Amino acid sequence: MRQPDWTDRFNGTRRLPDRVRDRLRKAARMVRFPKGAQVFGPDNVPESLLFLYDGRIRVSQRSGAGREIVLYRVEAGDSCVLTTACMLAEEAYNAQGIAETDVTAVVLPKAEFDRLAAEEDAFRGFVFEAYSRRLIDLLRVVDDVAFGRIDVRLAKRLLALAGAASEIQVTHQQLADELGTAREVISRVLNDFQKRELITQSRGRVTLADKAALQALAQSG
Amino acid sequence: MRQPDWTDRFNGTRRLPDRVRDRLRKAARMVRFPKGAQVFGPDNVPESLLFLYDGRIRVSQRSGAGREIVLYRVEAGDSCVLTTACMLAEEAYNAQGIAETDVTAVVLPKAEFDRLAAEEDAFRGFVFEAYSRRLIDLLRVVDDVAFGRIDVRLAKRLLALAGAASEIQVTHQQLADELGTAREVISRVLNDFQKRELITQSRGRVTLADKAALQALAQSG
DNA sequence: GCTCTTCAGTGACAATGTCACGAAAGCCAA
DNA sequence: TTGGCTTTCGTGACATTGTCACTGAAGAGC
Repeated sequence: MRQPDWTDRFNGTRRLPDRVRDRLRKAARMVRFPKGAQVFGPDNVPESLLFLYDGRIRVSQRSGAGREIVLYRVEAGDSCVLTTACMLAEEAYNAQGIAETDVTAVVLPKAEFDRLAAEEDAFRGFVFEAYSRRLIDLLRVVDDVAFGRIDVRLAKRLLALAGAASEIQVTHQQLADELGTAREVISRVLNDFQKRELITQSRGRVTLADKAALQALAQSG
Repeated sequence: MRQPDWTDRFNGTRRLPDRVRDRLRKAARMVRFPKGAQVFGPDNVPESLLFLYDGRIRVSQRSGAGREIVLYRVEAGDSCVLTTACMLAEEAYNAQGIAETDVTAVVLPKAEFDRLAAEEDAFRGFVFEAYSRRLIDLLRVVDDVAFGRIDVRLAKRLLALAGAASEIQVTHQQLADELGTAREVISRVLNDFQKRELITQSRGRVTLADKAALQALAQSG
């Protein structure tokens, strides 16, 4: 299959002059990851910049004891700046990116990235903005984990995961890994939600029965 | 008093050509904050980039319920990138920066910042590195808050605050605000530390009596 | 000395996390 | 179909951490 023009996909490249875009298309390389693959991680630090052309990447942090918490998700059209940050971290960081769908990404060699950041205001702004967005995302995570109630956080996350749908294919363990808590805690809260008729459950599936009430609960924190 | 050359102070500016440094000295403005002043905050978003010439800034996040957690500290020679991130945040963020000592900072107008980031590789690298360091700092905070035990976190923080000294002037409430927990929790843990002869306390002061043991405890998380 | 403010201690309880199980649901092969 | 097998979920007991409502103690200023 012929590759469409990826430089159309990103705010940082779309408005660049044609000659620059031509150069980029030559310098960059497209990579694919199947759903579930690890895009980056502690023993898999990419040496280049990653731009997500299609799909979604879930970035999470793992604890020593096997617990996990989702930091944010990278959507198509966004860049994955965390890997660049981690390149200069001496101490072992333990964040990883998992392809949540089949993923197509653009790998831009560091030299070309530097050149682009120097020459093109639009591109540089795009990268700064990407960094900023991640910082804000992490502020939100800190706020939630340090000060948020678990039922409120879970309600929020269920609504976010469902989007327009009202049913989610997810296990209690996966929800625990979203919020950085233990499966038992999720089970308890979900059972409480069920008693209050906010949701119904079956194995590996949660159905949001009363989104309005969940929304109200989510706001309350 | 005559101002020394601030462009000597930062990795991003030290190695720039003299003509650029001259220009910067003209464009930038020095500001001072007394100890305890709020350098930035929710209703005090600076429109410019801040470079910390001298002193130390404590950046913390506040919850609705009056709790607080320290995210990281900005030391002299570093830039304060969080404010730039927050400029483009629509939703109200609630991070603030407090001058922990008397502070002298350099304010670089956005136009000059952009120009410098475009023209000077060293400066651009410095800024990217600053962003990256903050991302890493926040990863560490998330890890601690989500997965760390409170006694381990407190031992770590006591050692960090003490530095080479063995006595800290700090109230239980201030320690609680460091870790994002409640004063009562700090009181309990400190009393436990005291029973185990790791510290001694008096009003507003903690003395580290057995740093080695505290270090061992801090490692164990 | 006395008063006032700030700081710390405490017990009861609530929320969350940990541990050790066992039961139930779906999968698959005999 | 039946009987394992793996994954997912339920549960009770307990540990840790957070909340609330107090009380008392330490230091500052008079």
